[in-house]
Amino acid sequence: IAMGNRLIGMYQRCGSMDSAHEVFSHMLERDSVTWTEMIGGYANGGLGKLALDVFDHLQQEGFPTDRVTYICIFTACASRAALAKGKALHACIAGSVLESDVTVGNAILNMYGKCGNMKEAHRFFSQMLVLDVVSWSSMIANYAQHGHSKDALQMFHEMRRKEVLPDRITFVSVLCACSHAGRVAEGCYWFDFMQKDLAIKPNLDHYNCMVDLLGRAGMLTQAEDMIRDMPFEPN
RNA sequence: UCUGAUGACGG
Repeated sequence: IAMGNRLIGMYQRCGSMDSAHEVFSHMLERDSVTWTEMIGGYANGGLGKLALDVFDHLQQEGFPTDRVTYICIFTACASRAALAKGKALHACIAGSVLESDVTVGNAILNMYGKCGNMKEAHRFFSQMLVLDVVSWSSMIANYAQHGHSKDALQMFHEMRRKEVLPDRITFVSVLCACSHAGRVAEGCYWFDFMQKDLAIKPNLDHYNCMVDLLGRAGMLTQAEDMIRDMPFEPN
């Protein structure tokens, strides 16, 4: 089983979904990892519909699932903005120990956010018992993505109050939110802060956010300087 | 002693 599972993963990473499926179909024994490999491979390969179909089959036949299976199907729902399906699947595990796992919770949170239901995302977020940097970053990113820059920044300030350490991915969303909200000084402050106080080296994405922040605010000279001074080949 | 997993920007 371990060999088959590994082969499936290898073919999927190479983009050979057919070969992965061929290995799967020839396996005499399968475990929850085998099924999750198939679902995860489809979900991450932009084939969310297939991922959900395989999961339906899994459930109908009573085949084994685990924590990772659920993360994968919520990811599939998120990528397809399949809110009704996501809600139904969430209802299946509501109140269970699975739902209270932070990685599953983060996948559910992200599903509601990506489906555009920030009210439900926030409701779920508020009752999560464990929140990590991914939970906060997901909320910030989804608020920013849906044009609620102020909510995104408010979320970030709450994260700071709760003393959860933001990482480089959190800052991409924070800088983006500052850009869309026209908060140039605040964006510059956090760009500086992440380097000096958290020793996070800005990557190309951070610099691009700063160029966007300055350019959007009409500060074209400073935006150009930012492009010239960044330690990366501008893309 | 192995396999699958959750957060990201601009155009």
